[in-house]
Amino acid sequence: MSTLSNAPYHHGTLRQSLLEAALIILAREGEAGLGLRDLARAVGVSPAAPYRHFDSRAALLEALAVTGFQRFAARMEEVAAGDPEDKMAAMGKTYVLFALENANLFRLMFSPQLKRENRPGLRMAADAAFDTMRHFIDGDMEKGRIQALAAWAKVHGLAVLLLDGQITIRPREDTEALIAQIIAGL
Amino acid sequence: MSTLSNAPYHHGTLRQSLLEAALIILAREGEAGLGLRDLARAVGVSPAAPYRHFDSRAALLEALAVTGFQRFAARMEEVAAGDPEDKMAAMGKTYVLFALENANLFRLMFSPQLKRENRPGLRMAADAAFDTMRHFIDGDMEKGRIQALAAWAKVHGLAVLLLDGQITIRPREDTEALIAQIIAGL
DNA sequence: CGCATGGTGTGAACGATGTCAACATTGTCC
DNA sequence: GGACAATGTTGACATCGTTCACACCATGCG
Repeated sequence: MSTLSNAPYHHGTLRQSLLEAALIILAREGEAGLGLRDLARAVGVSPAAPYRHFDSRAALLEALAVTGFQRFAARMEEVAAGDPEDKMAAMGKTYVLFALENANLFRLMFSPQLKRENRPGLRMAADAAFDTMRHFIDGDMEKGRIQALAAWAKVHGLAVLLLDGQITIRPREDTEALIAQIIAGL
Repeated sequence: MSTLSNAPYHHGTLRQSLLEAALIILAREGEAGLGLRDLARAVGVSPAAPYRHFDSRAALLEALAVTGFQRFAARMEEVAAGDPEDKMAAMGKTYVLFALENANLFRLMFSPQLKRENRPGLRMAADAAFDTMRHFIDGDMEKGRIQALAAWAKVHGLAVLLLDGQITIRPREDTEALIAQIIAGL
């Protein structure tokens, strides 16, 4: 918008604007399509400007993944706080739907590239998100850690397989229905 | 090895050598660390030489992923042909162990970057690998497609979570034992 | 045998990218 | 008002994937 010549020298809210624009580009183009130069141009700023707010491209990606985990945790807590019939199934469904609705962001959250960098912020955000899940799971169902891990694995695997198109939905077969059926056994 | 000056102008088995070296680099450095120039140098050839055998870097990665799926399918068929106590559990365990032993290759097989390119060879290799699984599953256990998908999701999710270090093993708690316990319910 | 042909490797170059250093501009605080 | 730090710009560098013109060499055809 501020492509006009009357654009001020200082952007004012660059960091926030960068994150917002990056989330949009990420959702549309995927992580590989998110270049620092394109991002800078999208916000109307010079190619090197982002470096005042992010040490590197990886740091920018980390910030995105962190907000992803925060949004994820918020959704999960929302469900955990509510009172659905089968809370366990509701959480699983939310887990999978979040992955499908925020496909590229979800992939970024679990990106091996980022993991390899061992960024503490990402690890903390992920742990925080999963801790709320773990807390609820440990409290509600006392079948022990193994069952909890098994449920997590099932839900996460379903999310990933759907995301990658490995599991294809037959026409007229609702995605939510399939999820519900698979999640059924806790 | 052929860094000596007596290296012939033509390599002779470049394509095969490239794939072998690429698999080694991939296992050690991950997909991001697999550069065409490094790869060419590792094989003792000029940076542009690989392009005589692979249209692009993506094509090279596709070839790697395809061999990954082939190895995976071979391992699975081996188990399916054998006669273990609980064949279903044995296959699940093999699935997860393959992922852990070939971490970076496994990640490449399910890489969203490659999926985005819609390479037919990759899709065919993946379908072939999963078809053998599906065939066995459909035959052995008649609980229907939903149960089969649920089992697949659970095993795949466990593999991915272990791979990403989201599930951490307590000391002295054997990885295989944990896998066996989680797989237990089909 | 000689020689054209096509497959294979080389070398130099292009465009794009992440990143950095030097400089310009601005807001803030004594 | 003037120093100072924060923020944005400009230009450059190294590296990467990729391409193109050329060098080499095996093969088969006359």
